[in-house]
Amino acid sequence: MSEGIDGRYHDEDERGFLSSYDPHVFAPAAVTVDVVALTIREGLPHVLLARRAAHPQRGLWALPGGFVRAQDSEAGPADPDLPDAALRVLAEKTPMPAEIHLEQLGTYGALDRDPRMRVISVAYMVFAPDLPDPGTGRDISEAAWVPWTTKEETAFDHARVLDDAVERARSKLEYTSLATAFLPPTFTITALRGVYEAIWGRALHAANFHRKILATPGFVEDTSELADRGGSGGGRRARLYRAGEAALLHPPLLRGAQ
Amino acid sequence: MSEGIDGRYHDEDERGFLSSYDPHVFAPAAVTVDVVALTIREGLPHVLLARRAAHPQRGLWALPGGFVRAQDSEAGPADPDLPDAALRVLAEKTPMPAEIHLEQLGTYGALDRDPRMRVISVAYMVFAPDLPDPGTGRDISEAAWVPWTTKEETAFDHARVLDDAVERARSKLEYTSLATAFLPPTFTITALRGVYEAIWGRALHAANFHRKILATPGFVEDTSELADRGGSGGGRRARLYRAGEAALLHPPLLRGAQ
DNA sequence: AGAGAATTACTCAACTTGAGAACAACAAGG
DNA sequence: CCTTGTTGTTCTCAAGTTGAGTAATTCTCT
Repeated sequence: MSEGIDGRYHDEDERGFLSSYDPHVFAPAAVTVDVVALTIREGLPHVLLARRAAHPQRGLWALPGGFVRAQDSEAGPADPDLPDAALRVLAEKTPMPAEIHLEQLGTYGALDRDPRMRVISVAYMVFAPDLPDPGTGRDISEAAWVPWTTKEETAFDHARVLDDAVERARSKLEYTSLATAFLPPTFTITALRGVYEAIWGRALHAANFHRKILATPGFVEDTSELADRGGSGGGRRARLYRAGEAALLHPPLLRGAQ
Repeated sequence: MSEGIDGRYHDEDERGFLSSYDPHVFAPAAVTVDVVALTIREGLPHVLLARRAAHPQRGLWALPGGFVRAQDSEAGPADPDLPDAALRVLAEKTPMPAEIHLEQLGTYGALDRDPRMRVISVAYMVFAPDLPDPGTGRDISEAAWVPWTTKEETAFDHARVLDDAVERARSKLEYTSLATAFLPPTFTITALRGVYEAIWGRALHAANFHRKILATPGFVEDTSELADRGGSGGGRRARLYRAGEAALLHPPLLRGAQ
């Protein structure tokens, strides 16, 4: 109605947002970030999980997570943005290299997903090369890379978040150059194929994969170097490549195909 | 800390923990939902925007949005889940058909995105067929379908949210059957092509598009009926189809191609 | 009725894909 | 050092898909 234009204030949902607004009274929901960090070990996808040290659901596996620091407090300075919060809670579980691929997965906010209170959880995904096991030092609660089939004993709705993450990863491998995020700076085509086979869960035709990767502009760049050794049981030394400029693959690699 | 590992579950401890938990201590941020509702009018993508009736940024276009109702209050019952909140704030701006396509776009939480306080905003997308203009009745502030090129006068970071929505829509048309969500229950292949041309912003080869759609299993189903009339300036009456079962397209329609 | 237009079918060369064979370069064991 | 097995890479070819254009069909409009 026309009153809206001239500025008279009628929107119930926005009443309260005046300068005297007290967030604690009108914002009875907590915001957390949870991180699904994926890597590939021995040909199988693994996810970083931590044992819950506190109630509720103490002792169950859970995604690394924590409250978003909305403002400076005793706990530490405010998180400038949500990705900062995700990297912070991840670093609390295990050291991470400086350059990692981080992207938002989705936000989960069902009323009953946490028994304590309304918790809105922003889930992030991290794609990492194979990393050492997390230490279990003083400030680090027990955490480990576990195969992502381990879903029976996860806390809250983290099994569903994991499922969503798996499907997202499977899908993004098709039309983005994401697979290189699972590998060290230089890698062989066979290692790249290993990423696809691990995430998609099936074998690919080595020769056709090789042809297709090299035919996709910007996916990989030749380093004109060779791997130090051939395969485990003998074999030719493979050529080393690094990730190319392209973020999107044209044409894509299709999961339904060989 | 190590008590967590054995997985024992201390019921009494947990009960005491829950009752002593004060949500307000951990909730110094507000959670909102914003909805990017897209439709196609006269061959151009349009988005539902509302004039901001209040400061800050009064008078600017903004996405329909509002606070997530974390618990029952004077304003109304709690939103059971985030999609419920999105549908609620959308319905406050314009009536919507019962079946609409709703999906989460992403969550925006930069410290400075709202001048008042920390606001975490979960953005949703809605893909709708061409709908009448929003009424401007008592409970409805001024809202309108505007071409999505209208970005110069949007509030907060809504221009960025809109950009993300556009890119998401462009991308999802390639490998999902999303385009049918912009159309009424039955439609012609030409109308479907119109969706692609509007969102991708370029003409497609009509004959090849026709061949490709019919060759993609599950995309459309033949109704064995014909459209009432031919094209505007004459032309054969087109066959009517309805959306098929498939959500994912194999093979996809590629944007780079004709 | 005739012109023009939208829909659908058809044609064909160029390209891509799936499957396998063949070739090249290495490790390990006699 | 020479053979054997293994891995990486290139090649071949039939089958399928795509891009571009042409043509047939059936409608509207004048």
